[in-house]
Formats: sequence, structure tokens, C-alpha cells
Amino acid sequence: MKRSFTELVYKVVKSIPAGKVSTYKSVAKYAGAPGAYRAVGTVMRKNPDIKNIPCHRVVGSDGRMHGYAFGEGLSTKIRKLKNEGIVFEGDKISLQRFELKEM
DNA sequence: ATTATGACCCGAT
DNA sequence: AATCGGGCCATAA
Repeated sequence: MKRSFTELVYKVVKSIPAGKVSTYKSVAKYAGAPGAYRAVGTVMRKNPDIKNIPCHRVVGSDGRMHGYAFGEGLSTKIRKLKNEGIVFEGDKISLQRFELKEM
């Protein structure tokens, strides 16, 4: 496969450990395209293998959920995150506590 | 090549 | 604090 923005994004997302999350914006930055956070969402939606790409660990910059293309959507995403130890405060989570800052 | 779309984000109201 | 509008970027058609 040809090296592409998409591949880089998947690679970054795969590196997010359980119990931690990252934002679309941050992922874009790590993928080398600081301003392509919008595209990151597009890529996530077309996630080819949910088995190896933990796309549920990617949330909005304000710690809020945006979408999830598998299972029952956001419900499934939230369930998975909680299952990994993420704590929800209402409909959002604390990026202060769970956002992955380093790779 | 052009147009439309979306799991985004930020500044202004 | 909540809502609105505009801008951004890679893909799909």
C-alpha cells in the first residue's frame, strides 16, 4: 500500500494504549498534518478493521463523543471506554486525566 | 477536474 | 453557558 495520510492516522490510533484517549486534533498533529483534524474524522468513519484500530479512543477536543460507526454507535463507544477505565462526567470525559500526551 | 460530505474546531454572538 | 457560522482537509462520487 502507498504511504498516505490515512495510513499514518491508523498507525497513530493503533498506538493509543487502553485507558487513554486522544483527540482528532492531536491525532492529526501526530500524523504530520496539524490542520487535518477534520479529515481524521473522515478516516475514522471508514475504519477498515475495528479489530486492530481502537478508534473508540479518539474523542473531540472538549472531551465529548462525536460518533462511532460500529455496534450501537456512541453507546458502544462509551461502553468500551468505560470498560477500559475512562470515567464519564455527564456526556464528556476529562481530557486532563485521560488524554495521551506522549507517544 | 469539480463538487459534496463528514466521527472537527474555534471565534463571535 | 449555549448556539451559530465559517473555515479546513482528505475522500468518495
